[in-house]
Amino acid sequence: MPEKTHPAPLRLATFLPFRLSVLSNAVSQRIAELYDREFGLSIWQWRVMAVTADTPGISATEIGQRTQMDKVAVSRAVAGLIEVGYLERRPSTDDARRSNLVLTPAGIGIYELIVPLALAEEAQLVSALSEKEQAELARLMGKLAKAASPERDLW
Amino acid sequence: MPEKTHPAPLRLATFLPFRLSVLSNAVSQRIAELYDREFGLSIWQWRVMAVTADTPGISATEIGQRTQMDKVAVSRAVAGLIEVGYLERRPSTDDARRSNLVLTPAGIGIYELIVPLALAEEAQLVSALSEKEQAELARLMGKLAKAASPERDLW
DNA sequence: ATAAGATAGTTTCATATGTAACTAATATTG
DNA sequence: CAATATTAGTTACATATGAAACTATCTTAT
Repeated sequence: MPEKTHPAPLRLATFLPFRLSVLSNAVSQRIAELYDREFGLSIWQWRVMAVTADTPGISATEIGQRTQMDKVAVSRAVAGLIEVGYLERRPSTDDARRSNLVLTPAGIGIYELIVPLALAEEAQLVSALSEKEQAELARLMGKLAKAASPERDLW
Repeated sequence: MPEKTHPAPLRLATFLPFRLSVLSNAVSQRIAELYDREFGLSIWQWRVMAVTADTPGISATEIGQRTQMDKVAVSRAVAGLIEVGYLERRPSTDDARRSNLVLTPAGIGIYELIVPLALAEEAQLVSALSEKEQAELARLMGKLAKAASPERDLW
């Protein structure tokens, strides 16, 4: 009499999508708390500030591409940042539908306060890994990203 | 005259919390779509099923610990699964507050359909990596998890 | 030049999610 | 053996989020 066949086991704790999700949430939560507690910013607002600092005059659509946020999320984050005076909307001369977004001086000030804190958080996080391991992790994540989303580049 | 000092640069695309979040979302979305499209299950419901299959008679609180879901999310997922007949609540004899949760035969059937599909998704995802790389990734993620959340074990 | 389509961005609406308040039961303390 | 604190789980409420509809502008094709 043949053995009863067992289905392949699935333990959540070793299932990559689960592990990734839990790890990402733990990391995001730590860092989101920092932005919110110290500066009243959501993680989305922070992302918008980061790419706008990097590329002044960027459009909302471009922000969406660079941050992987959808256009509604970008719209809301931008509105919030303008509300608190960290971002300014300049009408584009050549296309009246888009605007060129720039940080205000206040926005730049906040941005420059946040950057070292964010980098310090990251540094503390990866301090458990050697330089070599950090590079390896980045490389493996890149491969995974390509496998998970071959259509568009994730970053 | 001293040079103007530049703040440390922060490029979102190389910032680990951002990369982790984007990667995790891409992976989760693929797999959530599978559960939902084929079986009408949310990712939370799937997680509850997975740990309940693994540990029949588990309590809601334990499910929360094992899945990193908060108790409200567990409560809702459990309610939904009972609603569709995949899960059954058995009152605990020794503590009237808790119930022992078990998959119904229908729930087990669905679970056994999903497992190979989920594992196949995972396999496809990690197929871009060698065995060695997969093990290394798991190891590095483990270290990171400990650094991100030293208080409690993430998995 | 004009109609049909595409694009940038916002608003609306329905659903998901988290926090806090709540109920019921158990555990602890004096 | 009360009185109080803790725990398991649910409910209510307020906010976040995403999909689809919408407005305004620009592009393309005739």
